[in-house]
Amino acid sequence: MKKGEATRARIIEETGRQAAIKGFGAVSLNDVAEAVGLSKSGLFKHFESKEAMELAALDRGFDRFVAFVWEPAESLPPGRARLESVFERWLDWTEVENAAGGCLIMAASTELDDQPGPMRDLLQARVRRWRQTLAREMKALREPPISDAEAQGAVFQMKSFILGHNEMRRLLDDTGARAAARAAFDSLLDRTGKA
Amino acid sequence: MKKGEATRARIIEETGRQAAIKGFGAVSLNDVAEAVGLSKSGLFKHFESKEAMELAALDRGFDRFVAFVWEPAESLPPGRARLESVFERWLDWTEVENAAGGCLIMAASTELDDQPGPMRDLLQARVRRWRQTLAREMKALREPPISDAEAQGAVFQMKSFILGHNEMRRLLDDTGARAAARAAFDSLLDRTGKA
DNA sequence: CCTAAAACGGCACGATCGGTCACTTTTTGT
DNA sequence: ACAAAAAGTGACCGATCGTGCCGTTTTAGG
Repeated sequence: MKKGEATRARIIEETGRQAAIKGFGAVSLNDVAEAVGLSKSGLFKHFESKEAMELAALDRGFDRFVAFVWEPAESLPPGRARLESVFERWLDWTEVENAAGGCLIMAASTELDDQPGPMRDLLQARVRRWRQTLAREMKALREPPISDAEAQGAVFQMKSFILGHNEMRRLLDDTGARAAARAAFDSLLDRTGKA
Repeated sequence: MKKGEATRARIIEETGRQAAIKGFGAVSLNDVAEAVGLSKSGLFKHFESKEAMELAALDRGFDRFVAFVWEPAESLPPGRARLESVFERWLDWTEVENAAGGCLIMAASTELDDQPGPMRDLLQARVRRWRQTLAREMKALREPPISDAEAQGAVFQMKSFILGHNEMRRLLDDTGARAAARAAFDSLLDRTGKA
């Protein structure tokens, strides 16, 4: 069972790719099947339903996100440099790495925030976990560590700048988005880092 | 031709309502027609196509947004109080006024940022105009007025906090979103307001 | 009130949707 | 090499999609 896993991976990847562009609701089995060179019914040998396929694609999207944004920072010591690395890679993630359709997670977040179900649950769980990771890093900005409340506030702003950058870049086609986001984040780190 | 205009308005309103929840791509003529008590073909006496209907709904959404968020602030003198009013009403807009499906504009922004066409064009144009309005207000925060660059940076952060609040509230079900957004915005105004 | 126009319903169209079933081909473990 | 299991195909199903056509009802202007 080796060939199967490879095909399954290709399906998942392609599903995520299309969902980032058109949204999960607009991905059709036909389009995915055609893109990976399969028949529609062939997809059902790997997933029992379309939702299971989308679920796998979303989960895989998170894994790819963590690998791209977080792992390079892991070798750095906790502190400002580490957070700056994460932020910079995060900007790259929406702007460069996924130039085609942008960040799958952000697209899914606004698409599914009103539709209960396993997709929203998965999103919620993994986004929360990611925020916790960031909050932990924020606390390490000062010695003694800043309070939980302050750290969460900083994470809120950090994520906000990412969202702002995404809109400014992808919807408004404004190439100044990156500079604006970076300036705002640097200012945030300055304020948070000093007593 | 009075009855027609009323029906048309109801169609537009309902289309926007559903699009805020399910996304524009997932609104079907059947659902809209049923919700307003019409037949599917009856819709075509008011719009030549589904896209024309969605276009009208999006445009109307912007009008409603301006009326709700901006107009109450218009009576206030330019400056900090005015901006705080706008921000507070903006939070209400996503959290209270459109409790069902959230802000139509934000939903459409992430849904359509990768799909060229009249919908995206309309979005781009009106969002840009709104940002200009905000930038003008930001400049009035200090005397002499702050630079264009600084004002646009402040607008970027303001909009970012709105986006952050939206995710924290609607996806993560975190009722602390409002407090986090308000704190971040107040801090922004403090920094921007003083020389 | 009367008539023209506007508003609307019924019906059917081709296309596409997610999904099933029976069947054939390919891969895998021994 | 061989058999079992996995991978993949094609035809087809009922439902729904956006849309055009034609007849009927309702509304509005003189």
